[in-house]
This record gives sequence, structure tokens and C-alpha cells, in this order.
Amino acid sequence: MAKKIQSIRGMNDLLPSESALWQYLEQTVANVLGRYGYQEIRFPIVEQTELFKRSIGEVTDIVEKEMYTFADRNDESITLRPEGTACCVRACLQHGLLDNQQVQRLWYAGPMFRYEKPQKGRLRQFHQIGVESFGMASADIDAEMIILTARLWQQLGVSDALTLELNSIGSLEARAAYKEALVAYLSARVDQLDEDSVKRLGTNPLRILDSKSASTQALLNDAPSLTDYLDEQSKQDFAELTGLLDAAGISYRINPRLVRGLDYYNKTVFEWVTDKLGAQGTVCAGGRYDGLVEQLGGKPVPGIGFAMGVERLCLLSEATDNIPTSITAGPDVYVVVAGDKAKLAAVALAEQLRSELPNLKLITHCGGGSFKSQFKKADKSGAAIALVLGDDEAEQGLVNIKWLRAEKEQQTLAQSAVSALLSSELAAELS
RNA sequence: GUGGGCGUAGCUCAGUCGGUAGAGCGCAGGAUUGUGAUUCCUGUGGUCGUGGGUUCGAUCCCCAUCGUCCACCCCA
Repeated sequence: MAKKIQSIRGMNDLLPSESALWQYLEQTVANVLGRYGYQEIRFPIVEQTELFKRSIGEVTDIVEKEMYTFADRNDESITLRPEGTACCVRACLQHGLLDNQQVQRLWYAGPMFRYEKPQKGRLRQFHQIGVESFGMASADIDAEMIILTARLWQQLGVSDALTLELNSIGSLEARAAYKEALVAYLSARVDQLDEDSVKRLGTNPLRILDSKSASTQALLNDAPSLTDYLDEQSKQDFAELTGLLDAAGISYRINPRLVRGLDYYNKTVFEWVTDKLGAQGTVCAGGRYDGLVEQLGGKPVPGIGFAMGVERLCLLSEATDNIPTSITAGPDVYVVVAGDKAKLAAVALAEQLRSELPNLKLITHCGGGSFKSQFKKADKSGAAIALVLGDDEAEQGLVNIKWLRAEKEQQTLAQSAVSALLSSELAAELS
């Protein structure tokens, strides 16, 4: 035997046993987004490397060590997208979607790539559903996005497992001032900092705020607070946001130490987190990025967005036992045949039924085998009903209806009468 | 990139204090002719992740390597 080729580490196959859950999640998300007036946008998986360097930030881990970057055949540096926001902005700019005070509500879904060591809830190719809006500077759109996600969790039945963490990281200027104060405070106490945080002091001091080290967290209790450094506008907007969330009945936890990893965020940042997924508890996160469009070559256009990790959502649905049984249902009907004439009749009947009942899921047995084995497969398929055709029935235009789950007598019907029977028997499934 | 656990049939796992392996599930066939899920019988199925080393002999010991899982880092 030839050597087997394996998938790339951290890039998983999605098998039939899981695809139904994915379809259900994706459809539910698309449906909720549609109800809020968001439209889908699609863009390529590969972009010029420069796009991510300029948006995410040169010194972030993503850009420094996690990007899949290659030389294209013309030696241009290209990168498998590590996130969607930058791509979305690029596409909008390229096609003039943000010109002339236009407002956009957009979403996208698809794979993202980051060269990390895989673990629970983290893969090298993972999938996000992202939502972005442009052209609205006020906090009402911030609230809308959060409210929308809350509805989504409710729809999916995972609300109880998620809590909303909220913060404002202020304007660029406010944050710079705060950064200085924080660095001053921590620099005087370097000896008390954990090793990782000492490194971050030089590179990305704000990240120290959400350090997992207990001693560092204790040290931060007396550190200057980001909240005290917020600019007036950010304070006002944050107050409006919380007011709107209160009005919508959405509870949240203000976490003054919540900062986000990507450089382009400002003002509102939020995360939906769970304790059910181990170390990767963030299922959905985002924030405002008012400077990004300009940074990527557009006129100043405010934006806000978030992304959810589809794998994490799947894990959460499983962990909380919130997968509707209906989504994994097999076919409604399985057709069993014996004899050559019956085979011909069965194909004709199956096609007739598929035409008459567009929502019917019907499998015609293929591949031969004894009657007995065909029934075994019919049973295993999960079908509620087996249609049984032998040569005798075929010649007389008849077919046997056998219920595989219910306690009902098998009956023989004219083939022409089957669709009527199925549509009443399977009314719930076919609706 | 760092650390730890694990790699035995399609799946879940057992096992040999070193003498080339087993269960359950699954799959296939059968238990009267054209009727499944229960039960019974039979069968299919593994160079014990890969490569070295020690040994008369290794799946079991040692080393390396790859894969996988979990955690750190970081993030959805």
C-alpha cells in the first residue's frame, strides 16, 4: 500500500456526522443577521500581506509569527487571511461601498488561518462568522450589534452559558496617555511582574491587564485605571451603550481590564465568554475601529464589528447539549427493491415522488444485496417509512408501505396514491 | 515557540512484570420461501504511529521522529 497522506496539522476535515450541526448554526446565524438587515459579503481567502500588517498591527503576535505568508509566483508577498475585518474593509474601499456617507451592515463567513499550536477550540484553519458595520459613529450601532448577538445565543439555546464582558478603551490619544501611566507604574515594580508581562511591558503593555498571572492581577489592583483616562466622548458613548443594553434587558459585566489584541480597536470592546470550553473561552468578540478605514487608505469612516468562532460555537452547543435532534435526521423514506422489473419501477416511482414532494428526503437502495440486508440498511438510515417493491407489485402498479418506527400495519397501495399518503403521514417532516 | 499526557482492529478501549495480541460496538453472512431494530451462531478485521537501539526475542524497555490531546503564549 502506498503511504497515506494526512491533512495539514491543525486543519481538520468536517465529517458528515458534524456537518449538519454546522449547517444549522450557519443557517441560524444568517437568518438572525438577515432579520437585522445585514447582508452577506464574500471576499478571497488570500490577500496582499501588507493589508494585515497595516491593520492588525506590526507588533502583534498574529502578524509577527502566526501568518501563513508565501511568495506568489510573481514574488508578491501574499497571506492566508488571519481574520476578516481587514479584508472586509479592503473590499468595501475597493468597490466604493463606503463613499458618500454610505452606511453598511455586512457579514461574512469562512475559514481563517493562523499558525498556532492546536488545542481545544483552536485550530490553524478555523472558521469565523464576522459582522461589520460602517458609517455609524454613535453607540446605538454598538448596542444593536450586541443585542443581535444576544438574540442569536437565545435562538441557539446557549444564552445561559455565555456572559457579556464590556469595556471602553477610549480614543487613541486617551489610550496613549493611559499606556504611559501604566508603564510608569509597572516599570517601578518590574520585580513583581510575571515573566510574560515583563516582555509585554516593552511591546504591548495594555495586554498585561488581562494577564492570567494571579500576582500580576493583584499588582494591577492599585494600578492606574483605564477608565480614569477615558476621553469625554468615549465616556458619553459608553454610558449611552450601557443605557441601551439596559433598555434591551441585556446583562453585562463591565471589565475595565478587557483589552483586545488587535491594534485597530478603540472605544467599545466586548467579548462573550464561557467557562465551558477550557482555556479558549471567548466565543465571540469585537469592538469599534474608527480609524481603520482611513488607515487602509479610505476617508475617515467609523466602523464596528465582531467575529464568532464557529468551532467554539459548535463545542458550546455540544457542551450545553443544545443540538436539536431534528437536524441530524436521516431520510424520510427508504426504497427497497427485489427483482429487475421492480428496480425499474422503483426508479420511476422515486423520481415521481421527489417531483411531487419537493421536501421529501428519499433514498433508493443501490448496490444490491438481499432483501434482509436492504431492510437493515433502511432501518439504519433512520427512515420512518420503507417502500417495498417486488416484481409482482411492479407489474400491478402497486407498492408496499412499511412503517419502520411506528406500530402500524404494512399496507399495499397503488403507486399513484403514495405521494398523498406520504404527505399526510410525514406532514411535519415535509413542511 | 515552551511544557505535560497519549498513540494497540472502522470506533471505544483492555493486555503481555519482554515470548509477534483480545473485548465491546460496528461491518458482512446465516438461523425456512420476499421484510429491519431484539436474540443466537459464524465471519471480516491490527506489519500494536514510524525509524533506530538493547535483547536469543520488543507491541511492552531506551532514544529519536511524527501525529494527537491539554495547558502556557496568543486569540474567534
